[in-house]
Amino acid sequence: MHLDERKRMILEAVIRDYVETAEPVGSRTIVRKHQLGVSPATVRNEMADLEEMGFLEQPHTSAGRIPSERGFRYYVDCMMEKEQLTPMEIDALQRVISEKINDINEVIRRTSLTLSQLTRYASFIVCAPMNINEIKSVQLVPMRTGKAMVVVVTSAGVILHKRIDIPDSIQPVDLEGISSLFTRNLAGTRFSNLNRTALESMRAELLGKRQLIDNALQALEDLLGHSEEEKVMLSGTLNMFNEPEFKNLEKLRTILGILQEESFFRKALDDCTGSEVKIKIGKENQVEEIKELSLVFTSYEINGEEMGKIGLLGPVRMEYWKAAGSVESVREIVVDVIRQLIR
Amino acid sequence: MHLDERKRMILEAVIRDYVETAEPVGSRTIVRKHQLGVSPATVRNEMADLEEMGFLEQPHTSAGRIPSERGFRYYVDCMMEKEQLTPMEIDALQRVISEKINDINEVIRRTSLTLSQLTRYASFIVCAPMNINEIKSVQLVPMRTGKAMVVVVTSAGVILHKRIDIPDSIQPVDLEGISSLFTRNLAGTRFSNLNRTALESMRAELLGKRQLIDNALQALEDLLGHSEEEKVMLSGTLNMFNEPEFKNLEKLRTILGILQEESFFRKALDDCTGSEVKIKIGKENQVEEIKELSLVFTSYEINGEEMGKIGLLGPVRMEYWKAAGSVESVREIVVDVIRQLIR
DNA sequence: GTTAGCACTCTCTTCTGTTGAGTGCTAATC
DNA sequence: GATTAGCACTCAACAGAAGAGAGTGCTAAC
Repeated sequence: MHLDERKRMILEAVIRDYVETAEPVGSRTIVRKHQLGVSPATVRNEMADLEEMGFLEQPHTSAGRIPSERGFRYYVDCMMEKEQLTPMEIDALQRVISEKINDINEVIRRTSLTLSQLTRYASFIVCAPMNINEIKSVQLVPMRTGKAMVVVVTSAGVILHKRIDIPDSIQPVDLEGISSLFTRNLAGTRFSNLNRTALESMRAELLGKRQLIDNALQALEDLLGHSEEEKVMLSGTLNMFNEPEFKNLEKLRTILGILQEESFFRKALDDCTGSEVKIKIGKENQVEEIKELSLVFTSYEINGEEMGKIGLLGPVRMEYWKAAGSVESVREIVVDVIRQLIR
Repeated sequence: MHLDERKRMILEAVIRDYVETAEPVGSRTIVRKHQLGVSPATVRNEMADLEEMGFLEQPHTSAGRIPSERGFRYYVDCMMEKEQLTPMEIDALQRVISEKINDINEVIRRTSLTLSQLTRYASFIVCAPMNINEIKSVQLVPMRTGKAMVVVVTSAGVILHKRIDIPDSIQPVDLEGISSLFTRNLAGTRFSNLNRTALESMRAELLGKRQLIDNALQALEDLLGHSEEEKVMLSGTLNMFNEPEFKNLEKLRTILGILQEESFFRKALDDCTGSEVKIKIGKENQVEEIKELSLVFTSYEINGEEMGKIGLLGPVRMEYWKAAGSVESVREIVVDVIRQLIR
């Protein structure tokens, strides 16, 4: 559907004003704030047209208009220009995120935090670093009698650990040899390439220590399973309190509740990959509880491997131009920092 | 101040009813619900006395009475009996918390979670495990060129790590020797006994690798500093949404905000140690933002070493009897599980 | 010391009228 | 034919008034 220039200007005016004030926008206001060179009556006629087309709606007869979700969709698809961060902002972010970094989890945490502070929306990063994560070392550390800790250090700096039982026959000294065997065999392997067979192949070398090896291999396998999980970092949920659409406690509670659920982001972001910024507006979302929210997100990859998603969650009445630009800019920064970290 | 038996019964009746309903309690209601064998008029007279003593207050002339903070204080100090968890509940909790445990952080997380589910208040655990935490091993793991990871495994299963630079002159193979040197020298040392001098004493043995050692020692020192920080686990903040006293968005926001601040629990729990359960009611709290909340908490120690605090945060209108009992019971469980873990 | 009775107080809810922003329609104008 | 002034109309929001209801304090009787 094509809109003529004046209708586009009016749609944009309604959207900008409504996003800013959260109040229905009247014809007078539009004429006053944006110099259109026509009278309120003309604007009213145009608005009636836009309403008929489904881009605007009226809360009640004597109120102004607000953009419908379809109106936002049209704006986002056909009119919006993303507002990227300024080079100065990008520079500052880059510095904050990469300073004294120890591991990828810190990158994730700081990024999510700064993104939410920057935009004043709730921000999230989903990250499954194991796709690119190589094993750097495997250590069996003796703990109290009968117990050891399997410690796996990975290239992204993430450290996985799991306690195992060790049989009485094994001396703490033996663990050192076994550790270097593990490290020698597994160093350089990606988690995504690690599988049961690779682990089994080590068994032959350690015939006399069957029980220990079984336990250690089991631990590694568990860690492997665990490592495929996506890690989610969520920040700035308190920003929701600012939005007038969430002044209803019940709604807010439901939303904050669903955000804490493990599976939420998997469900909400489902199939969307690719490098563009995706926007899901209101009822376009599959997850029931966020049908009054919008998602602005993109996926990010390192060396061609899909790593996860990064995005923002806000009301339908959202500054999509700013949100989309910020998400895109921050994606570039994160990818850069992570590449530096693991290169 | 001493209260006669009937005044005590009436005070208790008002507290129980008010905690349950969140509404001012009238004389009729009390007579109806608790068989006192006297008429509403008598109860009114007694309530007027209790109000004069400062234990009850009236929101307005024609409303019932609600307990004042002083009334709660008197009840808590002189009348309350803690409701401990049942042996069955304790058993179930113990199982949930200790199942397949890898490290003390998991204990903390699960405990906080179950405590909040159990009581329907927000729960927290502050934990500074390093007081009891011995070093089990120190490893320098080669990462990408020029970088290594210092990995410290501790007896509580917590793993600390920090990235350091390594000079070109050092080969990855060298790191193994240095690792075992570190482990040999430091294994069995408590973090609280670890200090600069202990670290310096290793320097002599590694004359040729000065830069590396400097970096590694620096990292250890940083980890040492970091490890003294208290870790806070907070759960069940969503429970606050249920309480009618927090139906005001602004208040709720302020509270959730302050709870996220790093320093909050240090300030709020300040000087209170000792094994009893402490209760801070409303304005007894020093921290401005929680002067409408109550804290029920206790400190816990392992092998005579103060470890941290465990407690609940709720409205002044709180089931102190249940809260205090739960906190006490859960403290026993946590101490037990942690002892098992590090013994 | 206890209680019935009663006037009184104060919040909460409901109802009603008023205000004001904004609309849609019509007829005049460019 | 598009634009606009003018005007009647609509509806949410607000304020004030009236009524209901819960609960009190006081007084006098038991």
